[in-house]
Amino acid sequence: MLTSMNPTRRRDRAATRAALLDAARLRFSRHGYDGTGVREIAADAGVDPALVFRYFGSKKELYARAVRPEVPEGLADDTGRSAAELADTLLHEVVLADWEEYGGEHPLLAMLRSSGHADVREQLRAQVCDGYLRTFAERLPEGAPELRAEMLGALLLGLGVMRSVVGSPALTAAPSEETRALFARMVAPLVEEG
Amino acid sequence: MLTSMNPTRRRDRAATRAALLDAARLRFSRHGYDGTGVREIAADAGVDPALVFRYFGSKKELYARAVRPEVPEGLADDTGRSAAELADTLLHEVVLADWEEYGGEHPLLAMLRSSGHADVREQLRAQVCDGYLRTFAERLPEGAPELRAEMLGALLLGLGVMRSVVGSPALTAAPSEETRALFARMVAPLVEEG
DNA sequence: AGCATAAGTCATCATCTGTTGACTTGGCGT
DNA sequence: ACGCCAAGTCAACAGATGATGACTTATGCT
Repeated sequence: MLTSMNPTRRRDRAATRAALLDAARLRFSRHGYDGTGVREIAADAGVDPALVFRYFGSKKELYARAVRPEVPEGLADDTGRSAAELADTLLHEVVLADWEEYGGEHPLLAMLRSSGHADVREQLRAQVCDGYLRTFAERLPEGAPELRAEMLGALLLGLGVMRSVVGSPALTAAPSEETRALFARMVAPLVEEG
Repeated sequence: MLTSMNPTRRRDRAATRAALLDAARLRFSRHGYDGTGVREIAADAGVDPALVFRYFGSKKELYARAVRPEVPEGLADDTGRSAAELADTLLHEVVLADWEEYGGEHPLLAMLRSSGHADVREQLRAQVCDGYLRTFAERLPEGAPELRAEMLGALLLGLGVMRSVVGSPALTAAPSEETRALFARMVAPLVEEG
């Protein structure tokens, strides 16, 4: 029997680290890197601020560990699907999904708030281009596949921004069938020949 | 004869204010509100930091005066043009134009870096929805014009983000004819009936 | 020339920032 | 029961932050 897995868990390294990471992820996402203080994160996690440096060394390192946009693995190897199907998957992944750990928006969108820092911009570029768009570009017919892939990326990112940052009424209220249909018709020119 | 309109102009209220505004606009755009210090702005303007508060009262007020996204007046009254033509104009305005005063990107994109603040988000929403997209929505056929307009907004914002923040290679390098053509084909489903 | 006033300077404030190191406390193995 | 080591606490640091007010200096008018 475990000695004490009690309600007020005390002195649990892993749990404390996790609480810190969760709180950091949320605050960094909502308020950006510069708008977030170490003491605020620690307070949210119910933990002493000094532990941030005990466990992560610096605020910067904590940011790097907390907000890590992970490219879904379902993309790279799933060779059976067409470019159009893939775009629809990405629409759900990037725009429609909730991502509550990141304050309700996709990590890549949250990172825009910290894009004053070159590190963050570089990570953004790598994730978007090498992560998400590469596999899409490979399924495209000849004729500037990179440009087409990047325009899909633009549409996805833009929809996310409109929904979670700008808060435009129609897109925020109705992320339903009509949006999906219009999206599909806009993507169509990208996957066609020509 | 004006007493002294000399090379090293000194003690010129209007010029100092303007220098401060210019420097603030650039730094706020590049590094966001929280990433920018009053002393840095003043240093860029070659001016004492205390003058920021003399002339603007607070950092917040300076931000408000410096970065004010202005909806181009050419949009509202220009009734002769089709929705498609209007979209093309917006492409140039928002995505392709240089906006060197704002660090090379459209003010609305620069504001994303400060979107952790509710004031900024609200200004973004107002500018995008009430400013840019309204006149576009009015030129649309029936059938959810707001949603269609917002999807155009998404594409525009997304293209801007891809170019100036993410820095995706194809879009950054070649903002030329091919981009314009693909854009037009993506916008087509938005302006059509059905 | 001299004066009044606006424009610019300076030192300084209180607070907040990330970060550190020395201290205390709790839990586990013996 | 005891002692060890990891986990957590605390006070304090140096520097940056936004902001203030008293001071100085230039400029334009008479």
